[in-house]
Amino acid sequence: MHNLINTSQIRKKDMTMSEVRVRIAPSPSGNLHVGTARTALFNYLFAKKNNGKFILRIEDTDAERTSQAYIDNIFDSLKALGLNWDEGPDVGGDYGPYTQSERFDIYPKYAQILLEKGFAYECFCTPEELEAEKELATKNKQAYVYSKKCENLTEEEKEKLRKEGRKPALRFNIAKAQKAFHENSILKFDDLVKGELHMDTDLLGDFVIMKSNGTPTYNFAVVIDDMLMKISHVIRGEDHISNTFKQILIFEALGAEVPRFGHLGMILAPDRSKLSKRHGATAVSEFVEKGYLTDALINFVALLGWSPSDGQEIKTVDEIAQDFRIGEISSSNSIFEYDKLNWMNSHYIKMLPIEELKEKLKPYLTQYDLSELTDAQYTRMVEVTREPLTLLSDITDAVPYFFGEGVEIEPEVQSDVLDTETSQEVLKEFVAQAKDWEFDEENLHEKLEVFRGKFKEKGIKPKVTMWAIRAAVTGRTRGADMTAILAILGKDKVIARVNSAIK
RNA sequence: GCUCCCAUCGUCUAGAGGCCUAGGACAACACCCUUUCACGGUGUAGACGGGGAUUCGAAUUCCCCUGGGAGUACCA
Repeated sequence: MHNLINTSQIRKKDMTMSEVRVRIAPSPSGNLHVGTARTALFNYLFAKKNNGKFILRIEDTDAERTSQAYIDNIFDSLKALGLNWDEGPDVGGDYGPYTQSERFDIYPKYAQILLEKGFAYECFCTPEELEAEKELATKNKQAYVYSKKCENLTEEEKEKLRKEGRKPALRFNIAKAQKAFHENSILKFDDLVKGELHMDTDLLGDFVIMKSNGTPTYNFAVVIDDMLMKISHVIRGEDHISNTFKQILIFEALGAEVPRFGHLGMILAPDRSKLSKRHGATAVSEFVEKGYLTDALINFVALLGWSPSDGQEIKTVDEIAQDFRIGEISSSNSIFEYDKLNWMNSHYIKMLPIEELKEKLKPYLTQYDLSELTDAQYTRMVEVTREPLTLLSDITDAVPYFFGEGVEIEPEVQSDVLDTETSQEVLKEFVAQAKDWEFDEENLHEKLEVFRGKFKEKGIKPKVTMWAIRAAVTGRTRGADMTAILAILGKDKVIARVNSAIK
């Protein structure tokens, strides 16, 4: 009996302890980057798959580079992508605040603990001294590691330095922590995506955890926050691998449970360099402005490293979550190629419910007077022009002929199509007949079929016949379905345009 | 320089010793459909970076080389 109760209690305890809590911790020194979006996505997927919590934390310890506009952009982008967080600066949670600058008072406490335990020491080195050390190392072609010259400063020495007005920074004592918890200088951990990773901690160098101005450095703040927020799994880019070793040591020095880590390969530009502004858009919001759908973007980015078990690549985030296993993520870098993103975007545009598409297209139609069209006409216009769109913004150049009385004729269209004798003949005949037609699509379709059939008997290809009409009405040789165009424009406009094309 | 990570078609990837004469998707090309463009359909071309080792057998394991990426801040 007692045993039973005990087991169930242990189970319960295990379950609460192993609750999955992951986080995305962007630093608001720029708009939300697609790379960050992908990291956020994988965290989100992992949380969803494991019934865990997805947490948003803003890492703004560097006040210089932080701005509210960036914070807003991060919030908006994440939301637009459908990556909603369970805890965060705006929604709160049990482990807040979720903005590091609002947590400044809690870091010194833990720094003090480390200091008292001997895992940290004050460092009075000036930037110049440090610079000199580095230069020397480079000159001797050696890896730079801090000299630890402040490690064993006596109280008198420190006092003297303090009187000189020098404010100490706090450094973490790597070797001491490593020795305290590990057999030798090699630190290992089992990475969720890469497997066992190891590092000789002698090469790490005692890093600063508290700056002389009293604020924490990234590596320290992250650990404290992850610890306090009970983060169970840290999934982030592989550019953090070396930080991970430092952070594990801090967790251990603090006597905290070390979370599991998983490092993702990076997203590279087609030239294999880091994805940056010179390659085009990098922020999610920029992609949106360019006319990409967030559903397409997130789906595309999910495929960078992850692949579906059923081969079906078009999937919603929730569908991906079902199929998601972090160990199956590719551990190599991947290149961000627009080809597939573009294909995916056009696919999503085709799939989008018409009402939604009509709304999403409006920002790209501001140069036209939409009041010229009834809602039914606008709907139809969108229906017949959506097919070839790669970007939402492509709509701008796809529809000018639906607006205004006359139409701008492209020069080549004038000379190659309208100026030909056949075209003129077709147009004259068209006006003669069309003035008696009903301009609804069904009827137009039949009439046009008969119309080009007549010309075909005279040896004029249907294609040529239709081109003449298309050219006169739209000024182009390519575009949406002719019957739809004619129906939307209506008899008066069509006849007027054709008449003005007749010489 | 030092350290770490990675390595299958142009790109994203499947592949966890024999199912692989390496599969799929995007892009490319060809053909078909068609009143244009497009969509769609069908098909073609296209890869295990190199060298050793283990094994009856390696894309899959190990080692070396090469290549690419990342880190090396009182930035995050």
